[in-house]
Amino acid sequence: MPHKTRVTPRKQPKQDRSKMTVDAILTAAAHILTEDGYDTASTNRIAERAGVSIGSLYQYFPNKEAIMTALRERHIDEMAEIVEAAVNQTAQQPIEVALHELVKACVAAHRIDPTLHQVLDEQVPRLNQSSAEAKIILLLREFLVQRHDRIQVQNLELTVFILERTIESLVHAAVIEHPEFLQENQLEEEMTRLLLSFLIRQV
Amino acid sequence: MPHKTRVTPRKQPKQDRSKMTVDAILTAAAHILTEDGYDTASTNRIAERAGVSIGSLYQYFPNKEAIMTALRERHIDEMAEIVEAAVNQTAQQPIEVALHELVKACVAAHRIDPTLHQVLDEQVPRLNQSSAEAKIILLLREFLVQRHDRIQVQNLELTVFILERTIESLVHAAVIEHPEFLQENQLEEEMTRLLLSFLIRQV
DNA sequence: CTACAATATGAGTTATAGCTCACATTATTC
DNA sequence: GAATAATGTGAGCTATAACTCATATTGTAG
Repeated sequence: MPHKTRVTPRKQPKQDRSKMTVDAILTAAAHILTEDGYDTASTNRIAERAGVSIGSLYQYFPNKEAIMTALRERHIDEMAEIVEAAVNQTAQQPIEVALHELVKACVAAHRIDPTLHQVLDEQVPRLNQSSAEAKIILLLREFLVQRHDRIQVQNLELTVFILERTIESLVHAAVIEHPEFLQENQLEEEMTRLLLSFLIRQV
Repeated sequence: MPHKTRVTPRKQPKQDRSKMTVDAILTAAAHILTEDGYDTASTNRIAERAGVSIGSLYQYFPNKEAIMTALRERHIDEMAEIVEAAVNQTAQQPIEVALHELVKACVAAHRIDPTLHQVLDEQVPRLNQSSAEAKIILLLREFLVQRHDRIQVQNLELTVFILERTIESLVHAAVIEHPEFLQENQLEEEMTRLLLSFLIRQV
């Protein structure tokens, strides 16, 4: 459902010191969320932990929701970088190899900060769309398009949707709730098998 | 992360009128969440919408979180009933048919109240484990065990995990964000194909 | 019909949390 | 070095929201 609260910055940091202030605020927010959960993450506490004044915080973030949105984007951007690197590195490889590397990259991405990831998912309200997630969708579409000769795709958007949702949800749940499935690459192997048997052209 | 706030009822309703009070409170909460989102769902507003006093609300729910937990359980229980009916009705059918019916049942379950489902997922803090979700896991394990002669399973728990996460996340995302994929049973067909090719023994 | 149990009530308390804004400090430009 | 722009400050305001508790009402059992 569309949400109207402004989350774009009140003003953009121009000097190094203000860029560092913004970064300190987001890092402080991440630490508090990770250590004590969303309930304790008041804006006063975030500012104090960042070592800045509450007024500084509100210079760059119009409201608390804007802080959480910026933190979520930063976190997903970091994850997308790992996925993008994997997709680029395996661009010339056959899909069997590339898909396995893709899955492993997603596991690595989720392991950047699994506790923060869990709190962002389970406790922090999600009130607007993420542009960082859209980037991952584009990566996966490119991944499939590069291999259109090997795979059967009738509806590209539907296939991208299935690929992204399946990988994200399995990796997410495994890293956060069932790390035992990740021992000896069990889940990575099964996921690769699941998706290969779905994607590769049946003859 | 373990959470300590009590969410079990302060006391159990015994008479019909108190059971109706509890039901009215949960229904009022669902309506407010669906119409205006979690931010506006104050306990005073929920009580008013339910037509009861704030003191009545706190007789049965120790805190706001307990209301949200009870509502989530009620919602997932309703969904689990549809899935259970489908699993039972197709118990004697081959996996090709049963899996397709299972996927369709999950779509139907998500269509009970998709807006409430979305708000519960995206806005309402999730601070404790759901016993209703565990019920669905048991259903899916039974679904697989009944067909062990047709499918290849090395690690039953891992396969149940993959089945549940894959179905839940794809159906959830489709019903809430991409209903276009559900036209002409596109997604149901693709999901059935994805999971069949993964489950059925390769020879 | 009375006593007791179950249930209901809502004004008021408590406890912050989100955010503002008038003023101070620092960096940059000329 | 002064003027301007950028940045930083924190006491205090505002606005609820979560929850309590002393009292009232209703249902049930004997």
